[in-house]
Amino acid sequence: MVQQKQQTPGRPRSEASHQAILQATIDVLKQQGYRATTIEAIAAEAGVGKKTIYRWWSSKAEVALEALTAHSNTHVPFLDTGSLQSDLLSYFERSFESLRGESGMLLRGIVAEALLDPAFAATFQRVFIVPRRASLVELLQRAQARGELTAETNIEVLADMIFGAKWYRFLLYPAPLDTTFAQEIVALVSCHRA
Amino acid sequence: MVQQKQQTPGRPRSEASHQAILQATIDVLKQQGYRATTIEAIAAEAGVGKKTIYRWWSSKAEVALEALTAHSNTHVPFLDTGSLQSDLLSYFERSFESLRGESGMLLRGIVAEALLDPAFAATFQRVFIVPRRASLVELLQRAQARGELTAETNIEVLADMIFGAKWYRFLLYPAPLDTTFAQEIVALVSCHRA
Amino acid sequence: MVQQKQQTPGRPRSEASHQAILQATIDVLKQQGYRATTIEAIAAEAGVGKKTIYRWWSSKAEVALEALTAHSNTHVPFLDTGSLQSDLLSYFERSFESLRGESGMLLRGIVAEALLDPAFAATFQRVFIVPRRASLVELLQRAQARGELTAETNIEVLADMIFGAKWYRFLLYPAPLDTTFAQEIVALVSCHRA
Amino acid sequence: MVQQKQQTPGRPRSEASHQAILQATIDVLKQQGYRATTIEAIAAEAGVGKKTIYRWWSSKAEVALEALTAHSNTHVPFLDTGSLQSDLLSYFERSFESLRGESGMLLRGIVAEALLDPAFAATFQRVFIVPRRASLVELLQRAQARGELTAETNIEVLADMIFGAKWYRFLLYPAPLDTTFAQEIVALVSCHRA
DNA sequence: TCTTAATCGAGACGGTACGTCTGGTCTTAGA
DNA sequence: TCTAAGACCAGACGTACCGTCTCGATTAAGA
Repeated sequence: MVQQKQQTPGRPRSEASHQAILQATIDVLKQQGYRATTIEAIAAEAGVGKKTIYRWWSSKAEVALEALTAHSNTHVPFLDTGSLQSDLLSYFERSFESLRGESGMLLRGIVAEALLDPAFAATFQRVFIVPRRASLVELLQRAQARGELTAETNIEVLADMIFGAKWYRFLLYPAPLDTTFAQEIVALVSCHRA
Repeated sequence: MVQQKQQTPGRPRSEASHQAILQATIDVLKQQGYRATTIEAIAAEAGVGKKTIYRWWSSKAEVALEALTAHSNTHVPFLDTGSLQSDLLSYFERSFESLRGESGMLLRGIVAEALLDPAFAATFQRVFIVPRRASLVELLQRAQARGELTAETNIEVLADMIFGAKWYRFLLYPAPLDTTFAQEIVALVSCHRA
Repeated sequence: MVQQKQQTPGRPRSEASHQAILQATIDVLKQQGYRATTIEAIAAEAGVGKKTIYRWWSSKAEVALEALTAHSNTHVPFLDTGSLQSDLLSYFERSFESLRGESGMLLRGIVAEALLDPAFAATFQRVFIVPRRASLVELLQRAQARGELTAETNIEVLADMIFGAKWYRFLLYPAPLDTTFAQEIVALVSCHRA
Repeated sequence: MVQQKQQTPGRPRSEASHQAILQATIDVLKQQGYRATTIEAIAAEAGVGKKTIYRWWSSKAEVALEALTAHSNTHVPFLDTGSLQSDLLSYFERSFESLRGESGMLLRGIVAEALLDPAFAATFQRVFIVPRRASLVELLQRAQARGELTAETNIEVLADMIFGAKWYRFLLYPAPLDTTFAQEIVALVSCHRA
């Protein structure tokens, strides 16, 4: 077994700095909010030169995105519990809880950046939006395979409506993301039962 | 009937400057995009002092919001065509067309600001989000009254899902907002038919 | 004898506003210092429109100059006491006292303006510098006529040196303007005695 | 002997920018005059960020003062020529010539600032006024030691009168600073001969 | 009494410069 | 070559005043 230690010349990247930057990003975001957070503040908080950040990320949004995804509780798993209703309720329960916390604030900032910067939008969609939507589509396909949804049900668009409802409330409409809402969505989806 | 001509002392606000600022905002946004647009550029384009902008608006976002809502074709009417399907299709047709144009770019910028600034978010929801959602709910209630939707259908949450699907694609998921999508949404909504 | 009441049509100048402006100028100068004093602040303090100030004066310096000269104790008289020594001592005593007070601060500001603005410098010299110098020259000529100064003494340049010493300390060199200084100048001037 | 190379971390100050700023200051002052000169114009002329100026100087006056003193021909030397008369004449000759040029305009602006800003006045007196006065006092003391001035002559106040005459004409009284004036002052000083 | 004309307080206007802030790059010495 | 530090150029930020303008209201003298 060959040692695969990708050996470039020069001093290797400092993993300590890498982690310090991510942690500092979280800390500063918590204290200042997304907009007020600056690369300078992150560098100062991490005890790191600004150049060290710019060497590895191209913008505040990129750092924030990595900080968000590195956060353990961020990726809400889509569990296979055996029924469409419990699959969705289980997912919403975890997702809503995460969005109500500081991950929510961070995510709102990241979405804002994606809306303002097409290049970052592409990254964000690739690493965040598309995989999660794929998982939801998969969940719905399992349900369809089990006969819980009619064969004619347009899974793709149903996924847009389910995620849409969540994001609409999260980003735009000032209404709570709670268990009641989750149950109401599931109830509406149930009309597509075979 | 008494003449209600609200008379404050001092030179009155210049309507010419007011309009010049809104038009300049549209022009600069078109040329530079939302993020690169600055108050300075708007002032220069409008031939107006920066103070005149700050006197009447508190941020770029506020100006952009007024410029957007002053744009005639912005407010997409919810027509009463007599059937749920055609009401929705008619609405989507006009809405999608507007979002595909420069209003879409402007609106993405405004949403980004709302995500970054809670104070502006409140304004945006009040003047933009809430009225439009109310119109959709009204449309659905008409349909329910006509017997096109079952009495048990949760209109509020259905509205969140319908608008959610639109906004999800507009803001987050890179898929087209076209007639096909409109028809697919309408088809899914139809499962709630009485 | 014709009534010379220069009668122009239209509303005549308000003497109340005139005085209010001069008094407000003094008040604001005292509180804020010369540099921080603005036409806007004077107008606000006087309860007067800015236009009313600009109608009658062309700059802050002009207003300040009138406020200074309107101040009663400003113009220090050159008394004829019968001897050169007591003439000079008497003058210095009054002059130094005035300069040590708020007139000094005001005068420093006015001199600064004169240094920065040639047009105002001309006005300042005409109404302030030249008349005072003429009075000193006259004082010295009386002394020469009385035989207290030799006939060859260059009165003009001696005046420059006497006033120069005063202004040098007042404007540039941080040393006190007091009785001792006055006596020392007089002592040096005495070497020109016949 | 220890190498005293004061080593701070980080990028060192750019001497090129430092010099460019001083030169640009001179250039802009020449073209625009003191009052119309702005930090923005200096920064633009020097091809430098405004922050770089504010990092090292606290105001336009500070930059102008350094630009003036960096100007080689500014500091007029007090030569020891062996006689009071020629010492003074030699000094005045050089001093007057300098004041008639653009150094004079610059100096007038700096004095104006000193009159308006007590903090800057202290700096200006320390680096400019006091050393020059000390040199003049020294010159007069040499003359006194040589017996050219009586022992009772108050050197300090005589210095105030000599410099006073020069500054009075330079700042306040519109009369030329020329060789005649220099000779006239020297003639008056001569009355203190032993 | 009505007209004319210049004044008044108020405050919005187009501008300019301020001093601060942030972004992203560069330049040191040292690891 | 990477690191921390921090100076660099660039330029937008929001503020403060400038001196001008535009209101309605006021105040005289002459019609």
